[in-house]
Amino acid sequence: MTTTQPLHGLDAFALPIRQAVCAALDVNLDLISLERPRQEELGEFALPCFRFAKQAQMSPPALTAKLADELSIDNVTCEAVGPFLNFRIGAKALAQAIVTSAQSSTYAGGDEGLTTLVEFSSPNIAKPMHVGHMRTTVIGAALSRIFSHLGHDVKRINHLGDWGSQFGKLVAAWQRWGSEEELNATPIEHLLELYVRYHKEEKEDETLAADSKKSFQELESGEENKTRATWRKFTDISLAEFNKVYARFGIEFDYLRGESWYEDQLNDMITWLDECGVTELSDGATIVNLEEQGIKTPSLVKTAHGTTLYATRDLAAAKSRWEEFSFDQSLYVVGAEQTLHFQQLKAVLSRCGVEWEQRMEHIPFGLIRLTEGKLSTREGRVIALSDVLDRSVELAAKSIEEKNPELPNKELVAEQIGLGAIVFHDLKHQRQKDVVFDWKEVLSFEGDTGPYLQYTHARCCSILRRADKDVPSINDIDFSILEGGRELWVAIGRLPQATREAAIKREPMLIANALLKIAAAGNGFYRDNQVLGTGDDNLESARLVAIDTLRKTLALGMRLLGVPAPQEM
RNA sequence: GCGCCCGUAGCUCAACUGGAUAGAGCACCUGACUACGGAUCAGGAGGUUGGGGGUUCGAAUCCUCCCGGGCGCACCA
Repeated sequence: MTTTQPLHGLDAFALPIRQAVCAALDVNLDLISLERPRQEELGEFALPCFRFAKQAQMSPPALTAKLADELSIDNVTCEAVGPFLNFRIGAKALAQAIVTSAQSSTYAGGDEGLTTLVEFSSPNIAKPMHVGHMRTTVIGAALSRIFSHLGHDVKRINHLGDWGSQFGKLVAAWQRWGSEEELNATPIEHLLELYVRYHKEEKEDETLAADSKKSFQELESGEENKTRATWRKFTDISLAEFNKVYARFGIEFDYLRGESWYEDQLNDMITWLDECGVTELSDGATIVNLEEQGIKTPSLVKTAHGTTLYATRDLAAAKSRWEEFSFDQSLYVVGAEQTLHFQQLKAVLSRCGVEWEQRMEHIPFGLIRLTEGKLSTREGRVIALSDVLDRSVELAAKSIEEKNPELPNKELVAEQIGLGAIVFHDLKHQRQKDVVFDWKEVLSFEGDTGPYLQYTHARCCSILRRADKDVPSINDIDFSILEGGRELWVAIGRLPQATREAAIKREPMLIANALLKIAAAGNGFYRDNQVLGTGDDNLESARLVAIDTLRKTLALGMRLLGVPAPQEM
């Protein structure tokens, strides 16, 4: 993936350094990858020289000493420390380059121009969204924004779970025990209650299983019958509930397409699989054997009684998306427990000989567990997502009453802080790892949290608000005044790389970490550098620009993650 | 049983994917001119990176074997 984008932040210094080393050593530029020194005091970049030393048949320290002596790079000094070569950027050049770069609205962005599909959230109709849906929703939305900032044409797809035999159960349950009254009062709760009851009684009463199977067959028949009308009603009710949650998270989808959207492509899918010659019958069911692909479990595409399955619908969806979008990458932000499913999906397509299967990628994440055990809708071990949001917002409101009771727009800000805390908490962990849901930790507003970033941002806004003048142009300030802010400039300067890596590794946490560093450095900066009331106009001008740069960078990063940035809190 | 993921300070997590003395936050101690906002800042204490073996200049990271936890493994999604 090559880009022609201008170099942002510290990248503007990294390239000349690498080129200089490249010229001195006569090795491929790609082999020279700069690292971060162990300690900040050592400089901004480090290059371990073990490999190059071997090649040059010198001892590492001898080589670094020689290089340190020979290299001459504008605004960069170079020091040999044993086998490491450390580079330090001149204070004024650093401040000037980073501030100028970070003032741009396209900071840390790009023009990669790829078409990227992101499927995420995908809750099941007729069930409440619980904390288990939070990760896919929050991670998927963040990845979408990150790719978008890097210049991708992003298609956000909500693959609603609105099809399948479970809806046979639900409709059958509704026909037996449904209450119009309760449905109006507490729609999702009532539907869930029906589903759970059916699931339970099905084990004892065989007629129930037959009924639900029949209902699903009616649903899949394609006819406009009563079953379908009921299903549609449930879908509409559920969507209205989901949209409330998405609105709070500030998330919009480009395509709200449930599994049912691919309904009329399912038969074609089976036909296509037949034509590709990959299907076979096994115990009456239609399967695709994947043993040659190293997967022991075959993919089941049609049951013995003729209905389709999850795999059938995902295959149809994948093919349909390829035909519609010709995507460069198609990402599925779905829990790690479905790893096998996506391996099968890709393996089936691979057996069919399609090249684009390689552009599909499962982005797994660890599941959320409760201290009491796994989340389970059926067993009643759930925490509704809206409950988590409400409690967080409530706590934020309480905090505002204690700290800043005069704050205007208290409700709105409480919502922003409450949501920000939850979103950031989710995104600051590595995707893959399971997280144990702990109220105390999720609702924490101190330390490395969303509110910490929000607080830092608000304080910047506060300083800018209190200033007598607008933020000066970067052309009118003396950058030598900002030389003391090295830590801050370095932290801000690393955001572009963090963003790029977040995209490559599909790991928003890297941005979360970079933001925490920026906020920490920012707090140090305005502690040590009085902005207002010094009586020195040049000083004030330069520092106002510094604060404004900090504010903008935080706002940018928070926007990418989906953490709101109120001006006051 | 087979496959995938995980194991780092009391707790929750980092460590630039093989680099320098393993870093943060919470909790616990000590401090911060009536504060450009204390949701903050400065400092202290806290580690045999689950265990053994191997690979090499160098391992939390790679290989291997154990131990512990999680998730999957054909008519659910």
